Parts: sequence; structure tokens; C-alpha cells
Amino acid sequence: MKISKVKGFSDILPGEVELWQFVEEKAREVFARYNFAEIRIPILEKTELFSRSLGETTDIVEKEMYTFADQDAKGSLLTLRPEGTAGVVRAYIEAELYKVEPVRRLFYLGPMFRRERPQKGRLRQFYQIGVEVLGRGDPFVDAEILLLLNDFFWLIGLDSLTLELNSLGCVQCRPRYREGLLAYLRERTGKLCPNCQRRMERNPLRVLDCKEQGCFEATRHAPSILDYLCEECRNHFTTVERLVHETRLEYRLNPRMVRGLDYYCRTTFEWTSSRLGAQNTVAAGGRYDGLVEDLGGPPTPGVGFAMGMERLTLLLEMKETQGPARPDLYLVWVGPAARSWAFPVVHRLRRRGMRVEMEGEEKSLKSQMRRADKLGVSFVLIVGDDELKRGRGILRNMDTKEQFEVSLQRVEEELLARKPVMHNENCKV
RNA sequence: GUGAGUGUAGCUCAAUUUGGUUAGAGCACUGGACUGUGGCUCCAGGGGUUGAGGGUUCAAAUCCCUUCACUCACCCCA
Repeated sequence: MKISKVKGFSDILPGEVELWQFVEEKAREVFARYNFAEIRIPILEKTELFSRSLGETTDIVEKEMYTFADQDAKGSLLTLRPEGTAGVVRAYIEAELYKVEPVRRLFYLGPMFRRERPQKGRLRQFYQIGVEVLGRGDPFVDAEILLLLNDFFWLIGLDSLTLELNSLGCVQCRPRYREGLLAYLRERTGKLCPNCQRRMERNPLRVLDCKEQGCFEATRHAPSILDYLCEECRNHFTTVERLVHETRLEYRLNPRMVRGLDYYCRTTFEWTSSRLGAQNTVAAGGRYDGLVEDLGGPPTPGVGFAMGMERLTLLLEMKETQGPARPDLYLVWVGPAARSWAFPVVHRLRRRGMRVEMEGEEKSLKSQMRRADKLGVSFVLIVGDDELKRGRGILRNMDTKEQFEVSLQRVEEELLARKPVMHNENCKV
């Protein structure tokens, strides 16, 4: 019986991993410009961390977490992280980062786990790149990370994404809105889909997000959260909008946008693509001013986002791919004596920074050449009995088909001197 | 969790409608033509429990049942 991978988990194979590396590299580049520092946190956390931060009644906590009992005597419950923010905040509090410098600009990248039914752009182990700014409550940071994301998308060559903005208010004003909305919905219960009728009492905001035509119609003239914002929230959001506007960032105001996690407040946003199928959110985030305190830290505002690597690479695949790296040199040998000579030479070349490969088993010259060609090598060094005897190897330029002899005594120097040329040749590909 | 669709060679797919000899093709792979020189061309070769199990039949890739996997959608979300 062949062992296959777990449902919803996937391998990122050579040929596609290059795209991932490209995305990660560009992300680091942007993060550096905005002065963010990387943080690496565990993949496993105590279950409590997530149930407390995401909200007991969210879908993630209720049915999507990979949770199991630890092997200790107490049987503590552990969970594979379903998202990144909770862990970052936990680390911020636990390491008392706020004592040295309360304002922290952090980013992370790595796998997250949710036990959902897999589909396009949705896996059970999926990768996120995320950013969190802790300790700043001003609207300028909100705008700043929106711009950061925009810069990033531009840098990796992704256009045609749509930005949607909303404010969810705060603990002061959201309850008032909730009541207002609920009153409105109760008058129209009959027009809502069964699903929405059920979630109406529990989380009325969700109804606004429903894709059912009937629900959309019924809530067409529902009160807008934006009309219910308290003065502080309104000022905050107005400034975010102004800043975004001033920097020429295009966005769509969407008062119906709801976030899935309980901890969000005030500014929330979502970048979507129309080319991803049903799972069209590429990046999303918002403000979470109460979270640090909820998890036992000092009152500290926070704002951040996460983007989905699979969805990002899905979009980039449609543009172009950049194959695996090409070796600098392929050493072709003929006969055991040449092999014995070649093996340590290849090793020394590698130690000196060259990407080199050679065959181990006896293969015909032809088949070695074929493989060199397939690997996209631009230079091949050929050494057989004749060459050994004369102390001269054959160096062949695979692109120009030119070949000439090089001294085997000085072969390392000869090749290393040529390395920049080899790289240039590679770049042309 | 619910629904639909698809499973044939490493990959992309024929053959399933109407059951009928040894399940084919392209690409890829290996080798040869070119005895120590890649790509192009030509030739040859290897590779299949037709996802798995059961049933119907003289005969099953094809029809029926069960099961598994994958995909897409609902839901939910990055």
C-alpha cells in the first residue's frame, strides 16, 4: 500500500517552490523597507489561546481546529495554529516585549492549519505571511500597512486586486449597531435564508455578508455600521480614508464586510481577486485593539493582516514561472580513472561556490551530454582517458558549441575564472 | 458537515454512448542511427492490478453495488 499525503495537505515540489521563494523574498524586501522584524513562533499552542482570542463561537474554534491531548499527566489540550495573530500577541506578552519598546512592527510566515473541506485556494495546511503592529492605535499605521501591501503586490507584479475597506467600530459603538441591525432584520426574518435566520441572533453582522440573493435584497437598505460609529471611531476611520485617498490608493467602501474573527475592531480590509474562484480573498486584516489586554497583557492597540501564499502563487502561476536554478557546470567523465579524478575536483569546485553536478554510474558520453543539456548547463567539462593522459580536458560551451582544451592541473582556476560568464549565460535563459 | 463531477502509462488524454481478440496515442523516459559530444529528425524498447473490492455475463476499462481518492461548489475564510 502506497502512503499518500494527508487530505488537504500538499507538497510544494521543485519547479513550483521557486515561485514561493520569489514571493517570500519580495515580502522580506518590503518588510525591510517598512522596518518590520521577523518573529518565529511555535506551530503548536495551548488550545485556550485560540479559543480565547478568536472567539468561542467562531467556526474555526468550534469545528476547524486540529486539537489533541498532550501526553502529559494532565492531558493538556494543544492545537495546531489556525492563524498567526494569537501566537504573535502571546509572544509579545510572554516575552514582555512592551517593556523595552512597546511599539513593535513584526512579520511572520509559515503554515497554518484548519480542518476545512479542501477546494481551490483552500487547504488544511496552508501558508500565510502576516504582519502585526503592536502598540500603535493611530490611523496612520492602518494606512501604512495598506500601503505596504499595495507596494508588495506591485513588487511581485500582481495587479487587478480589489481593496475593500470598512470599520467595525469598537466596544462602545458596535453593540448599538448590533441592536439597530437586529431590529431591522427581525422585521424581515421571513425573507432571509434558513441559514441567516439561524445566525441572526447569534451574529447579525454575518447576515450582511450572505451571498444568497434573497438575503442581499432583504438587507439592501439595512442600517450601515458607518452611521453608528462613535465619534472616536469615526474620526479614526475618516483619517484612514483620507490618508489612503491622498496616497492614491484605490479602494471600495464596503460597510457590509464582516471579519471572521471576534477580535477585530475599527478598520478592517480585504484584498480580493476575481480570478481565484470561490476563495477569492488574497489578504485580509484589520485592527484588534482589545486583544493584547484580553490575553493578559497591558492595554495595547494592534493592527495587522495575513495573506494566503497558495492564493498568491495561484495568481502568479498564471503570469509566468521561473524554472529551477541551472548548474554552472556539468562534469562529464568517461572511464573509472576519469571518475576518480573528477569526484574530488567537483567537491573542490563546490566548496569554492560553484553549482556542479556529475554522474556516479558509468553512462555513455551521449547520455551524459543529454542530461547536461536537460539541466540547462551552459558549460560541460569532458574528461576521459585521453584527456587524463595528456593533462588537458575539454571545456564545451553548450550554447555556442565552441570547445577548447583546458589544463587539468589548473582546471579549478580556469573554471572559477569563468564562473561570472557562466552566470551571465544563465541569466539569458 | 452537505452536494456535484472526475478517476485509464510519470504527464495530457483516446477506447465507456452501443460490453467483444493482446487497453492505444502524444509528450516524457531508456537505447540506437551518430562505436568519445546535447538540442532537430527517424527507429526501437521499457512502463498499466483501467483507483480498490464485489456482482452480472461466454466475455467488463465499458453495466450494477460498495468503497477510497481527487476536484469544484455550499459553508467558511488567507
